[in-house]
Amino acid sequence: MKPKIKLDKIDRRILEILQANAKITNAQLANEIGLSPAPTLERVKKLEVSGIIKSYHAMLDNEKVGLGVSTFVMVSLKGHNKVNIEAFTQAINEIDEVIECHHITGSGDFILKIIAQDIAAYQKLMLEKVTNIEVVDNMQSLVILSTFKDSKVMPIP
Amino acid sequence: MKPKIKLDKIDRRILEILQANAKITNAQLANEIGLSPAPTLERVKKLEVSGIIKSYHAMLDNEKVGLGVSTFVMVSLKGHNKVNIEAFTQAINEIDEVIECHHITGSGDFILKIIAQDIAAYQKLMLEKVTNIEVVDNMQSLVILSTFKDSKVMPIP
DNA sequence: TTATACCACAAAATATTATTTGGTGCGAAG
DNA sequence: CTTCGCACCAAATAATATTTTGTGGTATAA
Repeated sequence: MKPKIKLDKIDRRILEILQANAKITNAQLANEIGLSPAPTLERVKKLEVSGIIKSYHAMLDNEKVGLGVSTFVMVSLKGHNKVNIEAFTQAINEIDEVIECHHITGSGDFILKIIAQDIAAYQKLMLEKVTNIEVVDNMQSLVILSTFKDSKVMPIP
Repeated sequence: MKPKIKLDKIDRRILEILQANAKITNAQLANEIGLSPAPTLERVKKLEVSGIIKSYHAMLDNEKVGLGVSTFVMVSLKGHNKVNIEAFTQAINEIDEVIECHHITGSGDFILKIIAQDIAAYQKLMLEKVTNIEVVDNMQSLVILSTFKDSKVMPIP
């Protein structure tokens, strides 16, 4: 039962704009896409209700809020079984500093993205919370030195 | 010349809320933090002007817009020198499907996040655009099978 | 072809929300 | 002790979202 959502060119344009700038007013948005405010708003609401637009978020400057260290961590579990995976994801969910957790193909099982104040805080976090999750076999940290691209706009086909 | 921005408990609460839900009205936000609308708005504006809040973005449901495949790609360059890095990042910047590009420590030099419609489109993208960037030595793709956590809320210290 | 139901849209009225204004109290510096 | 400046509140105003109403175009079925 897929509702078969079809997006026309205008919808895609709306999505593009709102991904880049969610704070645009409806009037401005209407102007950019060449419609009047009423149908523009209708379209946006439709996109929200259908779940195509999931949510809206403020993005912060990590440095300025005192979060200077970001890392990716490759994690291998002791076994690939369902029980271990559930134990791991549950443990991960309780750690605020882990902002992403993806199950991936390849030699590692999971990749995490972790945010911390500095290297010291990162080390402490890893030692105290992450490393000693029971089902973890081994881990490899990749510290981000600099970020060249971090786009919030998906390439809508 | 660092303006030394200090955040009190209320500011941090505001940031937390706006990261989770940027569409909250100022009145609601004021209510949640226990202030009246006027000073609440003042604080938000201050956070925006100071650059602590960088931007606001709509987040889409990738599946529903027809983007079923997400991957991480580990990339090694032929040399670590500045020229190669610039050549690489510039090439990457032109590819919309590459939504993140980070320079990292460790054996690989870069980690990318790439979004595509499906495996076929992903393969095509890699073959035609990514693989033949001159300075790339080798790459390893990690396909995301499922995502267990993808938080937009940073743990503000 | 013609009738009919349905969208998508624009314009204007209304409701909601943001923003400004003026005034008060409190803490820090002189 | 006084004064300055800041953070705050309440209320007025301005901007914006949202609803309502009516129209034209288009696909569908007789």
